[in-house]
Amino acid sequence: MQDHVDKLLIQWQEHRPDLDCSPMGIIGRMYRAHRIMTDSINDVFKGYGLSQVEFDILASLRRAGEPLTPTQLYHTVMLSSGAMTARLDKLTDRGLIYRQPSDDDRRSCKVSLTEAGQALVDKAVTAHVANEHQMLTALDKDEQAQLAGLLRKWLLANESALK
Amino acid sequence: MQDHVDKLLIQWQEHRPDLDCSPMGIIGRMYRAHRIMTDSINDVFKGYGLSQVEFDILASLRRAGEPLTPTQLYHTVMLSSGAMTARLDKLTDRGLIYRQPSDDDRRSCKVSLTEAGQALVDKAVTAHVANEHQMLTALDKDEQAQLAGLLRKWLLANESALK
DNA sequence: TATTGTTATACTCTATAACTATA
DNA sequence: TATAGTTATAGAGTATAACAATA
Repeated sequence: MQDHVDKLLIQWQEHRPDLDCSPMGIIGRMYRAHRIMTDSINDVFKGYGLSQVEFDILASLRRAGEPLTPTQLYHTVMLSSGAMTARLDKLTDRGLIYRQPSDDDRRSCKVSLTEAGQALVDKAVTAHVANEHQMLTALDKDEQAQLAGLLRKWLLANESALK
Repeated sequence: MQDHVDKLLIQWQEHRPDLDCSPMGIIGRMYRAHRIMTDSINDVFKGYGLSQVEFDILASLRRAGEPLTPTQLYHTVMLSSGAMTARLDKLTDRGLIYRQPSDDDRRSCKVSLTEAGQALVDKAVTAHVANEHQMLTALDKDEQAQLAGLLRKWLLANESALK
């Protein structure tokens, strides 16, 4: 059996035999897998009326367990400050979050989940994790641990590129 | 040492201990790795004046070794037909591709690389593959083979979701 | 009737930079 | 002077659906 990347590698081998395309065996497959996972994950989020970014914002607040400033949020979610303001405005309009002035710095504010926001993200993350479990059934527990370990090793070496 | 996902898992464990978030150890890390790789890969493409999608179109033509129809192209690159027309128009304006009427079907056309287009994609893909090699140096050959194998197994089970 | 490729439309999302009010 | 957050602007990119020509 060939997956999509196998076919791609054969084509490159035929037309550019000088290239060692072996990294595509990993990186091409990561792209492919990411695309498939994204489609499935976004379907789940859509069921709760959320986009990926909106879920990330609500989930950041939920797992932090405390209010966060817009600056903290746009750093963790990797958006511009302007984009974060727009997202927060929309989530506020929907009654999922609210802003409070900061005690110590009057330029700043704290963003919190409303009750409705917490209830929504709690349901969404439960469904999300269930979907993630479902997505990994093709690999047994050992394989899953191996895969997590390899990705973790790669990230420890490369994650500084993001910061 | 903890990577970003380790910290995330600890936070979820603290605030939602009822959830088994172990799949995030894989899927969260795939997202994180994809993000880092995308930044690096796009930098390389940008050096040749190409976006990800534009590279994908030119590379599809190059490795096919023969002209392709717009329909074939938007299927492989996963765009809408309208988006593909817009992309092809831009690449034509830049002298990288050209359309020819199809011999057998007068509704259709064949898209080919110009000499300049082939020269550009040949340089871009060489640099791209070199960059990919560089990105994987954190893993030794055995680990790379393991990782490719696990992703391949996952894709063989899940790739049908895309088609 | 169905399909190919193009066009026209409208939408979503974003980064950038200017702006304010504080620090 | 620098920072926090907002606003205003403009741009990139897309999907959708209507369309014309052909199958």
